[in-house]
Amino acid sequence: MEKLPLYKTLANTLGQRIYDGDWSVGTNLPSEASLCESFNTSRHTLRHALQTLEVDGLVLRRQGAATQVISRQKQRRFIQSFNSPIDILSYPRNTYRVNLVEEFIELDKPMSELIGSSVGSSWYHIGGIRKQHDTEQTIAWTDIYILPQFASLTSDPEHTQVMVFEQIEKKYGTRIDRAEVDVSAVSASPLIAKRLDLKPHASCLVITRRYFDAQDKLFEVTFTYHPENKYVYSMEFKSSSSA
Amino acid sequence: MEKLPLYKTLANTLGQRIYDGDWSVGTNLPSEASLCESFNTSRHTLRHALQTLEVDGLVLRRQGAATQVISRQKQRRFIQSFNSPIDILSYPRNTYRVNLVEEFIELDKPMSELIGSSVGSSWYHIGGIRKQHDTEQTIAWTDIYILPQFASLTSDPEHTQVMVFEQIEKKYGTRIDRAEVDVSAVSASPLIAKRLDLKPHASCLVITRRYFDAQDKLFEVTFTYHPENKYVYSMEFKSSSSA
DNA sequence: TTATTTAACTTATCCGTACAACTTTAGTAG
DNA sequence: CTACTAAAGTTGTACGGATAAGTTAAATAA
Repeated sequence: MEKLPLYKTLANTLGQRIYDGDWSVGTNLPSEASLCESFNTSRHTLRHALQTLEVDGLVLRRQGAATQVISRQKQRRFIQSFNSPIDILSYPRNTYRVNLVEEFIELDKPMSELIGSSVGSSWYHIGGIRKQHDTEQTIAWTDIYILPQFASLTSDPEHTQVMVFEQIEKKYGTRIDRAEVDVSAVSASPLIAKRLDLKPHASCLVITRRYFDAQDKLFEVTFTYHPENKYVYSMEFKSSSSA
Repeated sequence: MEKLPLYKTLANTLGQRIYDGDWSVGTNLPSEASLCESFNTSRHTLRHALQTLEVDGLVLRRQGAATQVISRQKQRRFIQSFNSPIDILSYPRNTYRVNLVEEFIELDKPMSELIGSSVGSSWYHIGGIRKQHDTEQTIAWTDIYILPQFASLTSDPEHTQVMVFEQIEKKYGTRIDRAEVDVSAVSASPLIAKRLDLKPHASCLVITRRYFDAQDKLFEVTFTYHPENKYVYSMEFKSSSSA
């Protein structure tokens, strides 16, 4: 058993007493001054302990207001984190896109529900296939919908090599703040089957990605259709408490 | 423009200078003492600033060793977090499992590749359907493989109401530390089609989950087959820097 | 040269004090 | 009773100093 620093011992003690119900969720902890007196410690050390409780999600601290107990125990969290939105897409790096459709559209009822925007709103649609560099195998059909003001980026010769949201961020400054990802399975429609050179009604993995900016405004939606057995969407989750 | 606290201003200044290359990645920052002198500030304030840089992932601090620059700029991270592994599964809460198969098995070659364990190893297999409480609709077929020593938990009457890994954690103390999740689409095999009452070769969403304990030992694998249009796997990712 | 020990250096912990900023409560005026 | 004001209480920031614990590099011994 190793010797713990005072502030950690203090944090453990306080955490245990919260768990034991000495201070129940929703109530306030005693003031820092009185806690210092109770534990006969300096305010600095006590605050270090409180900070620990705060990052563990046990208490909420606000200047001027009493420290509030917001959880009885440290939550076990499983996090999946990415260094960049590229990893959200998790495309193999050795792939490229070939655009086959480019058009401005106005959303009708079914498309508005699919995209998640209002009927009549304008979008720029880019449709194309994604191929592997080495084998030339087609791994996906992709429909990309972006706001019309971003349409000009397709004139960039590098356009098909780089992710669209990367180009938007680079050229227009709009950054992804939030992304919704839906995954489901469907039978290929005749159109998709033809584009991917599949038998009718073959199974497809469909990944829908909706990207929102800092103002929570939807600015890009992509639909990706992967033929069965050609693509697996993999994720890893780690317990954040494994320290 | 609001006035920032000194320690934040200091953190910004240091962060900017790291970005500018005054101290390149891999090199060490000057000692706290000399930085205090440079910026004419107290050590306490400087350490608060360094702590900020640390949580931003710019520097690495170790007691006794110099503070090392490990990144030129604050990384943008996208985080998907869960409060419990239940959310990883993201099953609707109003569903329950009906076990139809229970058996001990030894892995042959194809099964060992599917599960991700060695040929000949023993597992306990639970197969069943998942139904909705209200509509009685079948939403999935699930194959669960657990280590044989956990097999006795099926005797628990609550068994079908609670997630298997929750029961393992409760009864045996083995906790999930890491989980791998794979998502793909397949055509239903005749067996799966029969079990889910589907037409042959209907599309299915297959979710494979592999659970590892703190020793990184695989202890549970589940395969879930969802009929098309009956289930969507949804995720949300947030930029962690949106503060 | 190689391994060990020592010394110098650096960060971590812990104490104390004072003031600023914010929240909440009690009091007051209308 | 309501709206505003003032006071009390609480947390945040910033200063200073001292000792402990860990790392690194130099000095020493084999």
